[in-house]
Amino acid sequence: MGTTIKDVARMAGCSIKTVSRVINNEPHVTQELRKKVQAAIRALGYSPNISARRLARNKAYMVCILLYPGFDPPAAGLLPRVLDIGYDENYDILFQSYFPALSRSRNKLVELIGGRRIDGFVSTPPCDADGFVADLLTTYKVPLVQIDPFDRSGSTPYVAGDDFQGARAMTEYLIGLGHRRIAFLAGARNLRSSVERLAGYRAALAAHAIPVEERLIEPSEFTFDGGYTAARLLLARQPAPDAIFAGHDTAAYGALFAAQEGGWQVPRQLSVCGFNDLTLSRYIWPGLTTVHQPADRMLEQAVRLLIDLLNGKPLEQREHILASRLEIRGSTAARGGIAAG
Amino acid sequence: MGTTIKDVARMAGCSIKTVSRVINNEPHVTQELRKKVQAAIRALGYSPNISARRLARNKAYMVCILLYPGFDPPAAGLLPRVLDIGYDENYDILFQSYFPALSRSRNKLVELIGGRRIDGFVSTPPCDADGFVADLLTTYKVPLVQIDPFDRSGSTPYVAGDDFQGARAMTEYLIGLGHRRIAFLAGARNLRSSVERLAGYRAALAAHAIPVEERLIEPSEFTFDGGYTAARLLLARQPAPDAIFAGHDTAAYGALFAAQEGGWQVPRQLSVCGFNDLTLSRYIWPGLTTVHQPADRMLEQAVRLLIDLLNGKPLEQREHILASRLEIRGSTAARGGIAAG
DNA sequence: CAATCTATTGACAACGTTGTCAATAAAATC
DNA sequence: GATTTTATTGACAACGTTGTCAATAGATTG
Repeated sequence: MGTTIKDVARMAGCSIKTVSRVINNEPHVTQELRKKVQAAIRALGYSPNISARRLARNKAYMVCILLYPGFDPPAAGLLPRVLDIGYDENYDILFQSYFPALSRSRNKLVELIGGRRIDGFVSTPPCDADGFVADLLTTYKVPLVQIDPFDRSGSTPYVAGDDFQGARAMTEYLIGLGHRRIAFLAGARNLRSSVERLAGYRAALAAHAIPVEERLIEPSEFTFDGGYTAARLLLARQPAPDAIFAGHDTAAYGALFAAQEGGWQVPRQLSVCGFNDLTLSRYIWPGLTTVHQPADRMLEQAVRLLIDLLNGKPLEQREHILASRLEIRGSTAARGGIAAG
Repeated sequence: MGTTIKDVARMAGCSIKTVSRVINNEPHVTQELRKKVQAAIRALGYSPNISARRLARNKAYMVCILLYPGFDPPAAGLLPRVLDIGYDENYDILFQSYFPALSRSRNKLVELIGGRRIDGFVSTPPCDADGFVADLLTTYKVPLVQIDPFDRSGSTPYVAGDDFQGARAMTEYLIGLGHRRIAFLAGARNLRSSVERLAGYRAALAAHAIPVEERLIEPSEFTFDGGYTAARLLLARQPAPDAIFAGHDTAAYGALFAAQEGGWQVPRQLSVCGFNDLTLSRYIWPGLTTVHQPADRMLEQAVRLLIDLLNGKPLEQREHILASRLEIRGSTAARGGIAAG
């Protein structure tokens, strides 16, 4: 440890520049000398000092992923894959909490950019609901890739899921099961995905000429408690809904809990479904029917896109929409069992 | 952007060294000059280049947390708190997948150390089941804090939960409910916590003079599938157990699923409980009775310990054992309802 | 065989900080 | 008032890489 390029040069009997060439696979070194240098590197257990390289190259080789402070724990299951990409591409990946409109968050961001500590950013929703990050990074000319941005105008590349189609497909699936009184748990209005999902729900009902009953659309946060509270409210009213479609799995967990606690048989008396297909959704009983959203692949692709950009590869397309698909499990069933209720 | 200490010095009309003194809150600068420099810093939006500082100080200000590749997604809920510590102490926190005995993992580790890229490490189980990391870091004199290490000898500081007492208390709670045929889902033998929990289970039975029935101890992995398979096996045998104590919540989810799928009424006919209190355990229905293990605080404390060490603070004690407590929810109940089965 | 071109190699500056130490100015002591 | 001490300031080297460019050796051409 503490061995530098000088030690290697001394041992191999050449200049430091030649060693540098070998390290970076540059041409203009004879096979013979190259071998000798490589042997010296191995013998000394040398690896280049990253800080020095970063300074000399004026590049941090570091990418930052902005996360909303209370971000969904299960969503972190995607970490390992992202880390692997970083490993392969020789970038370090830094996670950072970011809460919009918090001066602490903003200062940190400015510090990271100004200190040339980060080459590029990935923002996850709803971190940049107000567009501050996108604006700041644009003026500083620091690359950014957004995940599911609220505002899709502008020129920032982004990755998103197909929320509208997913919600529409799920609603049609429920209609196909015979359900007519389908409640919808909508999320925050500053979440693009939330807005899109609600639109998909409405579109499906409209396509089947089922009038939208506004009382069945319950504004709730995409959290367990939000789903729980909203479901209790909905189930207490007469007539009760046939099905509850939560805009997010976490809210669906809350709804499921409330239903089972209230003695409802799921899915015999009530169908429940969600959106996102979090890891957990397969584990609870009955398994949650949901729209599978490839969250891991979204983050993965965002990081890959960013790194390609940093490596000088030109951007081929600005929008990257990943398809979603229905994941049918045990929490939904055909209407009819309901006669018993 | 691109502004350096030189620009600030020029604007403030002083040397770069003086600016450096102001940045680092060093003495020997008059109030007057200090103000002038600070004004220049603000005016230029300057923040010091981190790579240069790291090189000059020969310190990376970077800490690495080694994670087992398939680590439990919910466990990542602790991320935000850890990130905040890093922020406050001005260290970057880097996550790295580490799979023992994989040359790729080992090489990366050597690279991180040799390149002086990381000042210190935190290892989470079962990354270092074979002790390779601890040995390597010891020879390189790179600080390490372990979480729940398998081998507690040696001199490496570590943080762990009180697995033995936790499992013992849970078992005694079940005994208190009247259960006698208590099955235990044991985990991998290279996990310290797994071994300790089994020992706690045995100790509780022994204390109440209940003979340990080896057929009730089912070796299973601490995963959903492991718990599912083991529970199906146990429930198919005659006589069936009164209760299933899974050594980990994830396995408990599997057991719960298997039981409910098989038509068992939980907790009327069968009590199920787990260990760890993952975020999910509150969300499933019935809520999972479990041993609360402060996983977030464990990681938090490990990181804090490491940073203190790196800041030159002497280590006060090598062992940090955090207490656990029972978290009673709906998945366990007194025996007696069982008469119906 | 001289002249040109090409491939290899290394000396040295640069990157933007911090650390060392000497120079100066101001204050305190005799 | 001369001398010592103390506080302030800056010139310059160092950290370990990479980039520029000139020097050399070898191959190719006329």
